[in-house]
Parts: sequence; C-alpha cells; structure tokens
Amino acid sequence: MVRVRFAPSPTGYLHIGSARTFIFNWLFARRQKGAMILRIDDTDVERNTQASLDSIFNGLNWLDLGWDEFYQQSDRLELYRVKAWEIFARGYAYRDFTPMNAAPEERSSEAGAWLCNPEMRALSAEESERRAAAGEPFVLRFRVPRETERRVEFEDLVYGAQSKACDDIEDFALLRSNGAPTYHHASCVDDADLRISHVVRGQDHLSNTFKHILIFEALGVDSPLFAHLPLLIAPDGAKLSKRKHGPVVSVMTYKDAGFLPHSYVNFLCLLGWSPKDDREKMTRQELIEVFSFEGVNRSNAVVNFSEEDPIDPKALWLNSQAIYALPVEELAAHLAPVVAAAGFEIAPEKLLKITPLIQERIKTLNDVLTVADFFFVAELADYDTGELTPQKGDAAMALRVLERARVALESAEFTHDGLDSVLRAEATALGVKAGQMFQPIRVAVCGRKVAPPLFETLEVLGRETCLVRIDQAVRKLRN
RNA sequence: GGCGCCAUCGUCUAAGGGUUAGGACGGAGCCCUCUCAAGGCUCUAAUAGGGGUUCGAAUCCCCUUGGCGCUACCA
Repeated sequence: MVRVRFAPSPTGYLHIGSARTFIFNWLFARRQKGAMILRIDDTDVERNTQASLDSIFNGLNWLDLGWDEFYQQSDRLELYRVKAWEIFARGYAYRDFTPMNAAPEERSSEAGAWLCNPEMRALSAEESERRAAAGEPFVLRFRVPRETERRVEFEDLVYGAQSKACDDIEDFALLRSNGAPTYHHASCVDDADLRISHVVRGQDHLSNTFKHILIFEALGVDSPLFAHLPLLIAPDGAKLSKRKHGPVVSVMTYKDAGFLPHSYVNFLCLLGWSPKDDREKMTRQELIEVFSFEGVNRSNAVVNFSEEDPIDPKALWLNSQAIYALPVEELAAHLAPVVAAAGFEIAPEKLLKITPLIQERIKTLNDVLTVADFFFVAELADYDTGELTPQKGDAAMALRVLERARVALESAEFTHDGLDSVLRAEATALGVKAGQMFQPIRVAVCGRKVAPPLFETLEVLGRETCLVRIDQAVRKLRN
C-alpha cells in the first residue's frame, strides 16, 4: 500500500514550491490508489504561528485536491520522546552537555567539517547519568558510526544511486535541551509510525536523507523509498523567497489574481516534470494517469517572472486556455464572485449573457473587471471624444454615423443578425466603410476602442442603454 | 572550506550513441477580421568549456567552470 505525506511546517504562507510538492505527492498517491497524508511539522514552537497554519490550509483548500489523513506533530510529542530514548538505550545516541552557543565559529572554516564533540561522544554511561540527574542541560545526539569506513547508500527514485561516507555526516541532534524533538527525529519517527512508503519532498532534503536512513536503522524499521524533487527557483537563480521576490512565492497570490485552481496545478506540474510527449494542457485525470517519477527532472526549474510581468507567462496562457475550455455556465459562476467583490450588482442571467462575449478575451478571472466593466456600470466613465473618430475619418463623420445609428437602433431588431444587417445597410447608405460605422458606435457604448464584438455587445446592453450612450456621445461631439 | 546534487533555445521541456536537436510559452511577421481577442501559418533562439571512449556523441567517462543544496538545540 502506497502511503505518502506532505509535511509543511507552519512558519509562513503556502509557498508555490511546497504546493508543487503537495501536488506530486497527491498525484502519486492517486495514481497508486494509495493514501495522501497531511502532516503538520510544528516541532519548533518558537517559529510556528496559527496564522501561518491557517494560510497553509487556505492554500491547500484552494488547490482543491484534498487528503486522506491528518496529523499534527505537536499532538505526538510523547511518541518522539519515547522513541528517542529507545534509540539511546540501543546505544545509537548520547547526551551532549555542550552549552548551547559554545564556539560555533570553530565548526566551519577549517578543513574538515564539524562532526561531533569527541569528549561528549566518549562520556561514560555513569557520568552521563550523573550529570543529567544533576539537572545539567543536554541535547540528545545521534551517534553516527565512525569505527568502520561505512557509507550510507540509497536509491533515489528521481536522482538515482546516492552514497555518502559516514565520516561526512555530523552527529546531529535528536532531542533539544528543552526535550523537544528536532525535525530529523520527529519526521523519521512519524514516517515510520505512519508507515509512509514513499518520502516525496524537495531536493533540499537530499543530503539529509543519509541522516534519516541512520535514524530508521536505529529505530529498527525499513526505510521508506525516497523521491526528491528539483527545486523551484527565481530567474536570478536564487531560491524563491518572500523577502527577496515578494508575493510571487505565495500560492494565494494566484488565487487572488484570478487563476482557476486546476490551471495553476497544471502549471506547477510542468515545472520539473514532463509527460514525455508534447502534452501540456492536462485534466486532473490525465495528470493522475500519466504521472511518474521517471518523468521528474533533476535540474531546478525557474519560475519565469519579472518586475513587469509578475506572473509566469506560461501560467497565464494555461489559465486563459482553461478559461476558454470551461462551459459558459461554469465560467459565469466563477466570475460572479469576482464581479460582486468589486462592488457591482449584476443579475446572474445578465452575467451569463456577457460571459461568452469575454471568454476568449480574459486570461484571468479578474480580467472580467477590465474587459466587461462597461456592462456593469450605469454611467460610462468619461472618455476622450477623439476616440469616437473612425479610421480615416473625422469628427463630422463620427457625428453623422452616430446620429444615423441612433435613428436606426430605435427600430432595429436587437439581435446579432438584425443589428448586423441594419448597421451594414446604414454604412452603405452613408457611404462609409463598415469599420468606420462600427467604431464610433463601439466607443459610444463601451467607452473605448477595444471591446468585444459589437453586435452581441449591443444586444446584451439592450436598446435603452445603447440609445442613452449614443446620445451622450453625440452631445460630446457637438460641444 | 567539506560533502552532495545539477547543467539542451530567454523560460518550461523532448531526444537516454546515428534526428535538418522536436514541442510549448514569450517575441516578430502574415492570414482571418467591425476593434480586441481567439484560431491558422511562418520566423526567431539551445546542447557551458576542454579532454577522452567510439566509425559516430546532447546522450557514456574525466577535468574545468557555473549554479543549487546540506553542513543549527530551523524545517
């Protein structure tokens, strides 16, 4: 039985890299008909906040994928304590009484990396017990095997054969001096206790895996299988950080920008993974069917954003495609809350009629506000009168067109075909080109040159509104 | 510094000894057209460098360079 977990620590918002890790775990679980477990790694009480936990849930909920089991490490502290002392009892760990901030400088710089404090590692059982009983603070450290020239080895499902000499692994902590478990310890104990079959996580944990394998050994259990994922990085090559790169790193930014959850999931999947054919737009079901670790890349993927384009153009394109593919009713339902949040009151039936006119013109849900605004307002915002002037024409032509249109529209049948034939006939009668006829009308009713197709727009706007707006345009031209 | 990992168009990627190095996004152009889109077509642009192995390397090996990660009583 495949069991995978996503284990964020609540020290910030949901990062897009974390979201992608969640998605790959989820895809693998669904693909293998296994279980997806959400585990909150909150062993560092100092840094965890409720706000952060809420924001992670918000992000995960928006992704709309779900999970099967939920755990929180702060509920399981006793388990980590018990397991740590079991490890100690088996001789795989020792008490280190070195004071907290003792000589941290000596650790790096020089030739060999810092491995352990030999004095503490060699402390006799008696002295260790005595000092602990006397209340002297200590951290419980893993005793990495050094007597043999052993190497820790494993086969990563993405990166292949991995190997590291024990002499390059330091004696890491299991329990802090306050008794709380470290990430390494709690994570492994939980992975063992929850019977996690595959650990799928960021490549930043690749080197940590050697330590984890030693912990699993000390715990007396088989290691899970590992699959590390390439990291998401910024165009400057640095890893994505809120401080340096701003809101682009947060999942909620994309929700707020008007992304459809699935299209964003689709986008994230394409970063560091490929179905190996030319498919890019994929449904959730397709993603599940085709996902595998063989398709995962080994090099980091750049999220392509800049000051001018804060959102990766590929994400935008995928979203516009997803919007285009949506049934009109569904798109209208997605649009309604956006329109309402902007303060417009619009009847659902009307929005349903507007939707097909803008469907292929919006890249995000939020674009409805800039593309269809003139449908929502009672009064058009002021616009430059010069806009009314058609190509290769003048203000006089605009006036003639609008006056003529005004009369024609009073009696025209307000349907696409009706308006089409009436307005084209008027153009011919006036001796102007169709475009010269349509443009002044478009600007009069929309307030700008760029807008959805004219006849449908007039139809949805309705005769009354159209006549009022044309009158206003005529007045502007006469002034 | 030590250890580990990585390296194909600007970006995401395909090609795992033999291809004019393919696709997508972006950009440019053309077509379509009532504007804008959408759609169609064309163009743009890559195997980091150097050595090997081989009849033949983007592909295998080594070195260099560059990038990333770990090196906490953070996760």
